[in-house]
Amino acid sequence: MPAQFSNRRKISAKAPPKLSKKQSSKKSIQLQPEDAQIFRGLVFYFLPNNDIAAPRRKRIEKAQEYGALWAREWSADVTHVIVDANLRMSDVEKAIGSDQLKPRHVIVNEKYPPDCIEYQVLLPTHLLKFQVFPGPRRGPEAEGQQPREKSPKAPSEHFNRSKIFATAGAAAKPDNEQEEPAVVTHEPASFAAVEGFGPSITTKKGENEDDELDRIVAEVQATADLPLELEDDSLEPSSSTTASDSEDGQLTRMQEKKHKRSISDVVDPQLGFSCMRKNEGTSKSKNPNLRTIEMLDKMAHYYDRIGDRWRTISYRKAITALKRQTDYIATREQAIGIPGIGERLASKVEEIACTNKLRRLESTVTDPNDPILLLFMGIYQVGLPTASRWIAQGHQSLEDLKSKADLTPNQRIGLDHYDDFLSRIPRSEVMAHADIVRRACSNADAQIQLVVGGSCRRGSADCGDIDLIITKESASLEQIRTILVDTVIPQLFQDGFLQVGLATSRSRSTDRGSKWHGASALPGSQVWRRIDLLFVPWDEFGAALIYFTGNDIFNRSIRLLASRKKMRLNQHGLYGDIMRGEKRERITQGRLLEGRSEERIFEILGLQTQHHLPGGASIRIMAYMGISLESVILGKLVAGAIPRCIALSTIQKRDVVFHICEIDLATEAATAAKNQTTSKWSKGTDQPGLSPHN
DNA sequence: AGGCCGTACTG
DNA sequence: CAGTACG
DNA sequence: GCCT
Repeated sequence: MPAQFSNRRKISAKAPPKLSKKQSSKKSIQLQPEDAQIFRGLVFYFLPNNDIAAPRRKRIEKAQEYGALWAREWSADVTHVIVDANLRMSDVEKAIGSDQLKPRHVIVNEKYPPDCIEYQVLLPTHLLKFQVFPGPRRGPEAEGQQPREKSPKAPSEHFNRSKIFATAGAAAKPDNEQEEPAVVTHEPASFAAVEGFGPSITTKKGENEDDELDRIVAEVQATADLPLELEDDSLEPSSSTTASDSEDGQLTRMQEKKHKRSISDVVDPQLGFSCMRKNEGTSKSKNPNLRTIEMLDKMAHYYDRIGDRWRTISYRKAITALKRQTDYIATREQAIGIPGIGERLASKVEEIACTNKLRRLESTVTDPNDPILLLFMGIYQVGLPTASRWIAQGHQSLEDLKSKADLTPNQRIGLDHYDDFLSRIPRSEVMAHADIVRRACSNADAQIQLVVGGSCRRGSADCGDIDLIITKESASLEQIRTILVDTVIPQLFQDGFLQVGLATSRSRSTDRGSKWHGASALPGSQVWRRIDLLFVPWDEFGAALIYFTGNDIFNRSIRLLASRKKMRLNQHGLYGDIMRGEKRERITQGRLLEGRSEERIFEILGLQTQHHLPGGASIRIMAYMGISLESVILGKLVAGAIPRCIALSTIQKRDVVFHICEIDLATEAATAAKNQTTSKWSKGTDQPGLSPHN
């Protein structure tokens, strides 16, 4: 301490005495309490290094209040160079001299001190938001110098939306990259072939987007075992091979990606650039925003358990959006460009990125009943009202509930298997359950088809439950249900596979039952898994696939989109000619437009087109979301992203369907509401299916 | 200011 | 009907 | 919470 102090004095002494005096007398800096002096021991050199301009003077004073020392002249003691926003690295070098600038000097922009003060902590200096940009002028030109994934986002404010996907390609293939696998060819011409990609692709094409899309498309081609998947989607029966298969593939590709990325991550000290993403994990590459996502997820759970439905949804939307980002989102500006993230969430994202904490979250844990509420709501068939009621009745633990509370039969089962039902199911086990059911189905009727849905179909490595779609060509619901309920399910019980039925449409309308929820366990396992069967008439297969593939956020979005287009989408089909009243309440049932073809439904909604790639391959693009980017990359799926629109693709690789969705469905919905008759959409389609009133 | 998916099962 | 659930 |  004393040493540092003398250090300061020394610097002061170096400064012209007058100024020194001036500083102490005239300014009379009001030092903050010691423990608030986050800058203590630091020596700031501002650029320009004067306090003539009022804003800068303000910043300097503020920094001093928090313990920083202002070096009036350049000195060896300077620790931080605080650069005005309008200056570039070239200006810094000019002003200070390249020979004087040492790697130990921290060069940050003017936002650094106030941000540190706000969060009351010394923030990491390498964050993007604090960077001083290279090059004489703002703009994309600066790009030539930098690995491409850094530069485009740095200078511009509105880079984000369109880049979401592109970054996947960019990360995989930086410009200065030579060790790209030979298979991936950069083929500029390819883009033309997918022109129809998204509706508005031509509208607002940023300067970089062409090549980014090129890159992506090139990768698709290159990685393409594409042709084989194009045949028929979804009814892919054999899932047996896959689990480990796909994971291996994923691993491999991720390693490649990581390796490449490390090249572009190299810090260029001279330019004060360091890549923000220290995706070090070496083991598995995770979403760079994982930490942020975790925190927001906790917030979502918090709002869920206090019954704030809409906030919960907003947080979950934001999480879904963040999961698709390949870049670390560290700043408000970055975050706010993402659909579904507004000002308030953007601030939280930034706070998490900077401080690794969320103050709002910490302030939520105060209610003593909160952990209990959380505990109770973890029980299958227990929501907020029931959990609250139990707490009000004085129950404090699961044991209390078991012995004293009034439980429905299903709730008791949920209680007895509390841990089972909350634990994640490895993908391989999901497949194992599916295989057992599939086999039983085949024994009953060889023509039955079974598709694994849910997060598994979206490519997740583990799932919360097992979702199985069961159908049969040309069959009605009654036929399928009969086979299952009368034959397959009893057999599976007898086999000891099924453990219990939870929601089986038994008591009510014996008629229209379409789902069977229950629990199953693999032979030799004590762990019960939640398993959901969906009985689907052949004519509704496509709609059911969309529904059961999800995720829920996506389903709500696409259904909202449909409603804006005077249509209605549910698990049975897509209907047109819907009339709605006051609050969008439905007045007419509408007429069925499509139910059997998943693809056709997307098409009618304007969310899907077919694209022909150079070389004769083609890919189908569908709108889905909730797919992890890793899945996408390993699945060789790709999409181009366009502002306010999406394009997305699904391709069935092995038995996994990979989907991507970059469309901002909400925005599309709004647009749709305006020009319902315009078919700006179906650029790549001949049958827009748009006009709801044919 | 006001909407924010559409449905199935249980009691 | 409310509650819970499904994606 | 976000969006119109």
